[in-house]
Amino acid sequence: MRDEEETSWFARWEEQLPSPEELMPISQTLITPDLAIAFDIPLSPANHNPSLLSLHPPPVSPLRPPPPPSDLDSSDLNSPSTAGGGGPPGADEPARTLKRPRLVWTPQLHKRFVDAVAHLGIKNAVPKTIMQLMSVDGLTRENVASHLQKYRLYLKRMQGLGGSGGAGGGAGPISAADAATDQLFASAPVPHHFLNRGPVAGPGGAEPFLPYMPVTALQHHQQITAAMQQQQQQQYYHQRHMGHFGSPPGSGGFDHGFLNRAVPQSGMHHMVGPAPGMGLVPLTSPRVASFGDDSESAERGSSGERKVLTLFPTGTSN
DNA sequence: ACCCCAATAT
DNA sequence: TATATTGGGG
Repeated sequence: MRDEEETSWFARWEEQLPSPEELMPISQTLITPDLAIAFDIPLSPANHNPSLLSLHPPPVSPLRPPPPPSDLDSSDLNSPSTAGGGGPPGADEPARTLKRPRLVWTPQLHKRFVDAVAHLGIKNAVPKTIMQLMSVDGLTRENVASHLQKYRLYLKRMQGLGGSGGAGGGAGPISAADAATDQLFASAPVPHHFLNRGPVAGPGGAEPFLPYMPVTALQHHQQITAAMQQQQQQQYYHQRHMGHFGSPPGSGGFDHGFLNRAVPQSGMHHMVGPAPGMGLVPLTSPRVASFGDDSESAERGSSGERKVLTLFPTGTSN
């Protein structure tokens, strides 16, 4: 019985995968001409897809991306935290304690996140790995960890419910409370049996695909610089505490052991190499227009310029 | 070192 | 509100 269901979402899932062709241009059009200029990023005109760029970017706002070290303004801000040299082996570049803008999890970015988690399997879906798989330039482990934490809560919440969370896209208004609370999460399909305690230890197989493309090594470096401190490093995992079933005290604690990463699935699938990086662009005022959202921040304070990093909407509302 | 989660801060 | 940061524990 369950198989049918699984096959269902399964098929759907695969269908939704963007083809390499789809992904390719997107990764290139993440940077608008204006931004490219602002950051001195070489951008071939032939490459960008006008349709995706239809929305116009803020006219060269004085965006102050995190760390281009050799950039204007370098007077204030100087708290070399690790002064004195507590620095670990070989790396104590100066003040990179700058605060980067808050990351905005757009549906597209979230989708990527979910895909990564789904593909990894609950087992390996830990912040670092997810981050690596996502290959989003500028994304930090903390970003992912924070999001992951919230995502897990969301999943848990859904378990206790009928879970019609299919984000029916207008069909079934799921609990207003939930919907309102988790717009973002609802915007992407909840992958597999996250909601189900099924290890689904598919013998032999397990998960199919993986959307992000291989090939095409790096094309242009010098992305938006958001990350600088991110490096490629990896490959070693540890067995974490498994079988930790914590049932909430005093409140019908059911043992939904679903996300309890413990699924004894042996072996991992092939990991694809670095995907084409998605770009993060600093956004200063308008929100991503293209999604049903009307929330505003009403930031009329006195000194609240909210600078955020956001993934460019690729237009494909999935 | 990394992970997790709850609480709290912005 | 959404995300970031912190703190306690493994």
